[in-house]
Amino acid sequence: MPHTVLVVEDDARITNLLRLYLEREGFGVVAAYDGRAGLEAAERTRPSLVILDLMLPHVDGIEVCRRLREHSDVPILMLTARVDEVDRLLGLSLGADDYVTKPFSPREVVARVKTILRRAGRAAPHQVLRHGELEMDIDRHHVRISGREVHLTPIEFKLLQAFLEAPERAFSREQLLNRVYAHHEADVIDRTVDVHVGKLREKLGDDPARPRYIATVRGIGYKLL
Amino acid sequence: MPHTVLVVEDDARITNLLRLYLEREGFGVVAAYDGRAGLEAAERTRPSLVILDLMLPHVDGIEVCRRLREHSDVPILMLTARVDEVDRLLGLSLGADDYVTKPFSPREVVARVKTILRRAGRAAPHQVLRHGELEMDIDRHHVRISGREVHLTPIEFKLLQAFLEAPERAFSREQLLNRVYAHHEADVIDRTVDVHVGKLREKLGDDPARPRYIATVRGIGYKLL
DNA sequence: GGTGCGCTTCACAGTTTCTTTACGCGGAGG
DNA sequence: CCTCCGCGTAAAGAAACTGTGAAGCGCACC
Repeated sequence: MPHTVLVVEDDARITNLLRLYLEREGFGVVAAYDGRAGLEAAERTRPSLVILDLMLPHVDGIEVCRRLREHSDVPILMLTARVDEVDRLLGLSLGADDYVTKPFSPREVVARVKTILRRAGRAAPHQVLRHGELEMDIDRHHVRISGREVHLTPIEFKLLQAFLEAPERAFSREQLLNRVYAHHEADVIDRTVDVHVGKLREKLGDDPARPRYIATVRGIGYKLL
Repeated sequence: MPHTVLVVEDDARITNLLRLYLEREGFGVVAAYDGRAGLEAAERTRPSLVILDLMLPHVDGIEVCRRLREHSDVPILMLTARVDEVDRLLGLSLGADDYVTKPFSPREVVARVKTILRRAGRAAPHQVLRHGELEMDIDRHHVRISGREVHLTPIEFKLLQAFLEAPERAFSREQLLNRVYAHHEADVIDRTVDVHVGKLREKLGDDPARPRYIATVRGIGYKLL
């Protein structure tokens, strides 16, 4: 379960920019376009962190901050338009955890989000995928079968991850390639997948003729049983 | 245990003003009137926070900030005479936690001090991280292996800290860079991480081929075993 | 000005991993 | 029963990755 970040910001361009960068880093992103919606969203989605614009329609950021603090310790990262607004913020002892002044670089924001979450001691919890005897710990980059650790190459790891995230689902070779190579378009023959699946099966101790884990779907691709 | 604030400022009127307000709020206050004395006082009194004037005799604030950062993560609040110096500060990636421009209200400064301490206070002070034979005292910047102290450079220290805070977790080079350079993005080739990890391994007596501590996760990065 | 330390980049070599190719097998459909 | 197509996989060359020594640079300390 990855961290969810709530972005409360009325400028859709900024929201989209932040969404782009945050999602690339594995965060879930929820957006709200005014203070009222922001408070609702916070209540509903229980985000790990809130990025809050100071200037908002309906209910401004200061008010949102105060209300959030009434019921929650959720870390808050403030966005402010000008440096001298910071004074106002701090003077008010709002309890925001950090602030960034516009214009900001999205990478900086992402870095601060990470820092705050780490500081808050709520580092992203481990995601462990299980399926029968298979155990995959994404963070540790660690795979075990019946408790025995097996070493997978990066591609094998991603393949198995794809399968574990959707057991029973049949993936085409092309779908698997897209997963493995993220968004980069690599010109790779799709038979390459067969080779990697073969290696993976070998390491899992799987026999293609009588698969326990990865089954061939003839004419389509592969799936996890 | 009350917080101690070190005020490094050559104008005695300002120092006294800050002392008055800070002590009223229950802080202990130590004053130094130039950069050199400031560094000594920081070493001696281990303050919870440093308020640092940018313009100082002997050793200026920027230099003091840099030196403090070499051995400590103590929060730093900068005092600057003019707003446009702030840009310079930020551009220098000094690692100050906040800044206030003169003229300021002492109440504002106190508010910021509280905010910064609250922010930093989430990270447990005097925390000692242990892992096997490894011992790291964050505050003292001490690292020991089997009781033998080893000297680590700032970057090596932060790297090891990242590992110790999440043993077993595989970090990408980029993640490690983000940790080392906190908020500010430095454009550094990620292979640089390899070199630092190499040095760290050397100091830990670790053999990359048979690591006891830092293992390579091929295609990904590194992790602490 | 010299020296030492720390950071970064580069280059090279040793390994590991990836991709392609080629061949054999076997099921599906005629 | 035969053919065709898809699949499994061994082999080998290509590509990518990592460890490390060396060099350059900036900076603090003499």
